[in-house]
Formats: sequence, C-alpha cells, structure tokens
Amino acid sequence: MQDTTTSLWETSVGSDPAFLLARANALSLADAAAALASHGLKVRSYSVLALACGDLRPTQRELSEFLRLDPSQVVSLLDDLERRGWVSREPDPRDRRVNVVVATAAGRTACARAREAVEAAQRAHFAVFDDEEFDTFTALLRRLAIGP
Amino acid sequence: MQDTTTSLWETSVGSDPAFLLARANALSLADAAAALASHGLKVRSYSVLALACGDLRPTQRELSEFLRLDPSQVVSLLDDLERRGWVSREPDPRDRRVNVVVATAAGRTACARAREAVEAAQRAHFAVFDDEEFDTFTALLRRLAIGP
DNA sequence: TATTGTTATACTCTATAACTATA
DNA sequence: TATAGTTATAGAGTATAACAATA
Repeated sequence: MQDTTTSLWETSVGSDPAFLLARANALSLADAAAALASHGLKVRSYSVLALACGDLRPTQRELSEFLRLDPSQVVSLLDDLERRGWVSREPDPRDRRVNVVVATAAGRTACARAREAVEAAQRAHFAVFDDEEFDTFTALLRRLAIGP
Repeated sequence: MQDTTTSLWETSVGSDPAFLLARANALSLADAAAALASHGLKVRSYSVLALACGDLRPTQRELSEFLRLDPSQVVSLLDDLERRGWVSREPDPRDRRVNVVVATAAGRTACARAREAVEAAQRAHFAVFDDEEFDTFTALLRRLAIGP
C-alpha cells in the first residue's frame, strides 16, 4: 500500500508544478498556523497585524487588496484584533470615509513574539535548502507571486 | 493610494517566503479553477480524476493520503465523478473492504481535454520564467513539497 | 455617481466523530 | 482489535449583495 502512495509521486499529477505549489503551501501554512496558535493568532490575523506594525499606515481597503481578502473579511479580522487591544482604526482626516490601521504598543510586542515563532518554523521548513538554493528559490518565487 | 498598496511589497510581509508561496499558489489555483470550470471540474475533482486515469489503480485511502484530503472528502468527490460516469469504484478481490478507483473511457476523454486546458493556463502562469528558470524552480519546489 | 467601511447571508471547504463491513 | 469506506455535522473560510456615510 505504501508503495502505491509513494509511486503516485511519479504520475503527471505528482510532477505538476501547480500541484507541488499547492502542497508546499499547505505544508508551510500548517507550520505557520501551529507556530502562531500559542500566540492567539492565525495566519490571516498575523498578516494584518504585521502590516499594521509597519509605518505605512495602510487603510482597510489597502489591506484588502494586498492580502487579497474581501473588505468584509478585513472588517472581522480587525474587529478581533481591536477587541484584544493590538490594533486601532484611526480616522483619516483627509477622507473621513477611510480608516487607517495601526498597531498599538501591545500589538507590536505581540507581533514581535509571534514573528520569532513563525520565522523559526520557516527556518525549519526551508532547511531542505542551502543558503544559495534558498535565495534562488525566493527570488523566482517572488516574480511568480507578484504576477501579471 | 495605489502607492501605498504597492509599497506594502517592501514590508517584511511582502518578502516573507511563506507569504509569497501563498500568493503564488492562490494565483495558480485561480487560473486552474478558471480553466477547469468549463469542463465541469474543480481542482480537487480534477486531481482525483487525473490519478484515476493512471494505471496505478489507487484505493480511496491512497488518494486520501496523497492528496491530503480526509477520506470523507474523497467519498463525496468520487460520488460526484461516479454520478457523471467518469470514474468507477471497483472492489479489490484481495481485500473486500477496499475500493480501487479507475477512470472510465468517458472519464479519460474528459480528463485529457481538461488537462489541455490546465496546462495551457499553467504555461501562461509560468511564462514569467524562461525554460532554465522553470526547471530550476520546479526542481527546488519539488523538494520543498515532498517535505519531511 | 462612486467609494469606504459595514452587515447579512449563503456557499464551499475542512475537521471530527460515529457507524458498517470486513480483516 | 484495527482498518476501509461511509454518513452526519459543525466550524472555518470565501464570495456576494445591500446599506450608510462620505466624496
């Protein structure tokens, strides 16, 4: 039985780059989720928090576009982060429809701790590569990710 | 506004390999889904059908393990494919608990057509790479995808 | 009239446990 | 007792449309 499962890797599906991409992402996502769980974060909420910790002061709309989430999903992620005091919505004086999202001091602390955990998980995940391979892979991946 | 969204790529999130992997996968998945839609298939059902078209005669359990789907998900995918006459569950004479999944003639035809569409979409998606870059990327990705 | 954020809703996906029939 | 497949169900994730406030 194990033989057959293993040999499925030799099929057209097993060498399909899209399939490999999906699998690699699933493994990476599972690692990240596990690393974040003890910090009370999921991958999505961590992404939002991390962007709120930068000094770019993104609007909800910008978070939505960059993370490819529906605006309504950003709302509920922010509701959650704001309830915990990690993020605040600040009105933009130049356009009163707009909220700018910024992390609080507590949010920055939480994010820094979470980031350590995620990065450790990632180092383990990418340990199959040496430094040069890692750089090559990331550079190519970046071009693919930025897309059209 | 566009400026800020674009410059989010310069943040730590924007250069995070896990984030790039997720994004590249999302783009690839969307392309594949669009290509398969007119063939009445989704990415999941196509994967199952494609594996059923090989000559390995996988069991449901093997499909479940290889595709990292819960056995119950495989059941409903097969129900759907079987209803359309593209796949059949054959009892394994050596163990009557086991079903072996094989594509019908109609299933092979459908799969071949769908495969053309997916592969065309993928060629477009990976057109950011030249041949050498594609091979390098795929080889590295494969090691990452097979994992531990 | 168009856009930002919000609410509500439904649909897909995923995870879990319990059941059956075989081993 | 353990395993393959099945059923049922609940939770998470995703997509959509309608709405109020503002531009």
